[in-house]
Amino acid sequence: MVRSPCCEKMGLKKGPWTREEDRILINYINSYGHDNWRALPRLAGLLRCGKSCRLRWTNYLKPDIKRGNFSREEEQTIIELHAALGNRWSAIAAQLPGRTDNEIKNVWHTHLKKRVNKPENRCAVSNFQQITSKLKEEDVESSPSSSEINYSAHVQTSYSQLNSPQHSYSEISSVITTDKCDLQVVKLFRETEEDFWSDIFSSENTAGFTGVEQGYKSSMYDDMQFWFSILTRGDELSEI
DNA sequence: AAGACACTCAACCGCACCTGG
DNA sequence: TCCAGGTGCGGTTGAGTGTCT
Repeated sequence: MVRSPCCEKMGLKKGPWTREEDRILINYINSYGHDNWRALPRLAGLLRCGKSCRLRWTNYLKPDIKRGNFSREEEQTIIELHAALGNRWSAIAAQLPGRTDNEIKNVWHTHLKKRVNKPENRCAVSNFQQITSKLKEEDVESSPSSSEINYSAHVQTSYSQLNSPQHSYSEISSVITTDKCDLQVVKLFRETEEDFWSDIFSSENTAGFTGVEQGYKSSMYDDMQFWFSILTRGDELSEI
């Protein structure tokens, strides 16, 4: 059996909604609700199919929809929930009041997926549950291992590079981020992140930077904080 | 200035699930 | 239990806009 289309295609409008159509839809739903999406456009006097009306309402016109850019916290929640739930956008949207599944899906495909797929970050995300479970098993108070000592050398190098603005952002970034997946590095992040990185990125230490380099510095510091919070929240995620 | 290319996001499509008769 | 209609969900598209060369 062939399912009949959700609406009669002939004569129905497609494409972007006009202000007038929005106004009609809002007025109708405010007055009568939306018990039957299929019948709604006919009753409201709209040349749209019910599906189109529902989508327009749920993704754009509903009064509790939150517009504007996603906050760091929202992006972080999406990444964590996506790691746990996969492409279940509606389930993810349920955890973000005022955000729609469509909007979250768009943000994922346009921003977050790229960020997660950066080599260093992909590694961090794919391994962070494994890493945090290892952290539970190991004694964080143990004496410095050879990799920690190596990492300290990286830190020294990055510190000096940050004080030498002639080095490119990519050079600095690679030094700081390439070992982020290493278990010992995660430990050190946990122990030193806030004060240490705040110090490294302080205006004193980057006073010689150009405007562009200041921009890089700012976004890099944001990323550092962001991924640190992802890594340190692995325990919470593993309980989802 | 203009054409090419990349990015964003609203909207559409089709499938799967739910529900009532 | 089956079937048809209604709805929700996730994948995809394409117009509009921004950026680069």
